[in-house]
Amino acid sequence: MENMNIKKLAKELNLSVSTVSKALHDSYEIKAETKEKVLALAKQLNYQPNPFASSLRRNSSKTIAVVIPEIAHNFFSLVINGIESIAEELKYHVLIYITHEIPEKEEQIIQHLLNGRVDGILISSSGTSNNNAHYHELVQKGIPFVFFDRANFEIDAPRVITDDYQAGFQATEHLIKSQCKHFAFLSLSNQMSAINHRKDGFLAALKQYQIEPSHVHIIEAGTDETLSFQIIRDSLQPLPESLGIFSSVEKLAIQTYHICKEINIIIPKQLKIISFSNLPTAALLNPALSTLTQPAFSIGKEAALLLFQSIKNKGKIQQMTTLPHIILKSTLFIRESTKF
Amino acid sequence: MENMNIKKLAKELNLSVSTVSKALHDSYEIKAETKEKVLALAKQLNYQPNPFASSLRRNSSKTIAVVIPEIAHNFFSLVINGIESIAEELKYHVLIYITHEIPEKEEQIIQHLLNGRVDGILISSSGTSNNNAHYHELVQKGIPFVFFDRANFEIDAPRVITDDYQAGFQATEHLIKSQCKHFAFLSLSNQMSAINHRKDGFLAALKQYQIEPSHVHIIEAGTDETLSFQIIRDSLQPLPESLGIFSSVEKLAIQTYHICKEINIIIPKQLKIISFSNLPTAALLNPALSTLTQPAFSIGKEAALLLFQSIKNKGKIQQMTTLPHIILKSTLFIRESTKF
DNA sequence: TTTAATTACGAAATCGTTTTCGTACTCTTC
DNA sequence: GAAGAGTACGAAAACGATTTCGTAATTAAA
Repeated sequence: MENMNIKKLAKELNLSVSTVSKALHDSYEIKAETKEKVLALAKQLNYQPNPFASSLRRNSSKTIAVVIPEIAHNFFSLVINGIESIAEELKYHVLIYITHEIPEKEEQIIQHLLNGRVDGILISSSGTSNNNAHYHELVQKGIPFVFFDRANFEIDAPRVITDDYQAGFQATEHLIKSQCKHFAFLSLSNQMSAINHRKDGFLAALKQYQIEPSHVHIIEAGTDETLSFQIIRDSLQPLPESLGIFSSVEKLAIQTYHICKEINIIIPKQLKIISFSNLPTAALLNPALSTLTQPAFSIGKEAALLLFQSIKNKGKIQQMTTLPHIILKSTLFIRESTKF
Repeated sequence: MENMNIKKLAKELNLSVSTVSKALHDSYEIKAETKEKVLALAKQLNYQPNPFASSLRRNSSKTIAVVIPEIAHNFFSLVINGIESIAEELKYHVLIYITHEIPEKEEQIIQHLLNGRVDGILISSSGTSNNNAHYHELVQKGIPFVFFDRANFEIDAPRVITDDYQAGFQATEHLIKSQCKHFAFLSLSNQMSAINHRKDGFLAALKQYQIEPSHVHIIEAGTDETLSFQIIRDSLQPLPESLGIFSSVEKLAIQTYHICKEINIIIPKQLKIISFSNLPTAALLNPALSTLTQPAFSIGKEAALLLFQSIKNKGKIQQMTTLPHIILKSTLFIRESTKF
């Protein structure tokens, strides 16, 4: 009696496997009385359908994949929470894949998912824009996918992003009004859509306020922890006068805090900083960190909703009832780290 | 030409499906020349085996499940990182399930996983000890599982935990030596193994130093955010003299910080606090938070290794080469929040 | 009363692999 | 040159569910 299956159920009930299967799926072909009997025995014997047999036959897995650069990151774990809230409701399973910010890793993962293991994919791209082959293969195979936060705009797929340009502009304007003279943009790389939009907003604000270009610094710290520490540290020595830093991601802001503590730079007196962040402790830092906070949970939710819609339509975007591009707003929290 | 499969490959090569299958698995039955041909065409036509057919036949899914109370939590996301590092290496897939600290939810998830969807499960229990039925069913069905951090000691399954008792003792001793007079233990509930061990360490230290029982407070804040805020706030008004708080989880310490800020309690002057935490910003808080930090990544790694060993042995614990119970050490970081 | 439609079920094909047996054929070995 | 061993492959039966297509039996319609 290792495992219950339809065949054994059928034998026990003196019915055929097809009848039992239909009864379990509440088919109109089966009369109520029979259905009840089947359901009762199924429950009694604790029958659970084999998911692989079912997936094989139906060609659907009730599973989605989430591909993210990293997971130990408030933003992404909140997004996953949002995704899970929808997936759970729809009784879908969620596979997690982490790229560790390595584009090749992402390609490899996507390649692997081409085999039909999942019904759809949610991606926050780690990819450089010069290789879209794996996305095209997804399109070609008809596997629905949705970008969130970091999208690839060359690919015609639904996406859920935030108003990065405007937020970047707003944050920079805030730094300008806080009397900063030099301005630095802290970035991971110049290959990520969200970050680049933030940078564009940053540059646009500086241009509008006619900040001298020599006072504008772009610091690409990269994704390697020790290396980025070094790069940030170097860029703060010597410290430009009235420096205002706009960090495009939380991690780099935290590193900056650590460095400032280490080399005795006083925030916000000698250096002001604002960062994109979902830190629950932003207000508790010394000093409290001004942030642009993305609605991470909602991003996950909306992205999942888009994906499930796309799955229902077999990936035909044009049939979707919602617009496939959703832009959510980030919120500016002004705290002490940018105090004048 | 929707999807490539073995049958089409076989036809193309004028071979039988069995030969192709064997060639793809590098069987000794097939001569090198044929293997090469098969491999070449498979690569050329981008053949990828259908995972469900394979899982159905082999009765193994190359997938594990991780069941955790919450994900937007530094500890758990670091653990997942550790798990992923091993799973990725072994080419296993990782399903994530979140219980939101609801025991019934955990039971429901485990029940669902009884159908063979996964080869093994990593669990950080949200369960109250009064219902172990679902764990027993796992045992009975022979599905390997490993507890991490929050284990159920009544179940004979491998586990990876930390030295919670000793750490609790150590933290409390530190509070005592920082001249606290009153002592509070901040807990989620009295149903979680790890937290209870911390409490036991806490109580043991107070007993050893002969602290008067009336100066010892146990605060069960629960898992509901707004409620726990209220409970903690109430317990700080009026503020006991020289209160030292030992928070068993990060979240409650952060809440305490927020409350102290709100009602103007100065840490560490009026209140000292130390907490279990994996906050990357612990040292940057105002004031810097003293912490007991668990080796979260290692916990994930070790738990995954145990699980995969157990999977290899078809769940027969007794055949495992490693001891099935691993206890890792937490690290004490003394910072300003407990300064005398 | 005959025909048509409906109801309730079963046989068998199918999804794509894996695996167990067979079995031709070649190669030793005495 | 006969027996045995090894080599290289194919046919077919699994795995467990779903689904298509029949078809007896009953009911309804003409």
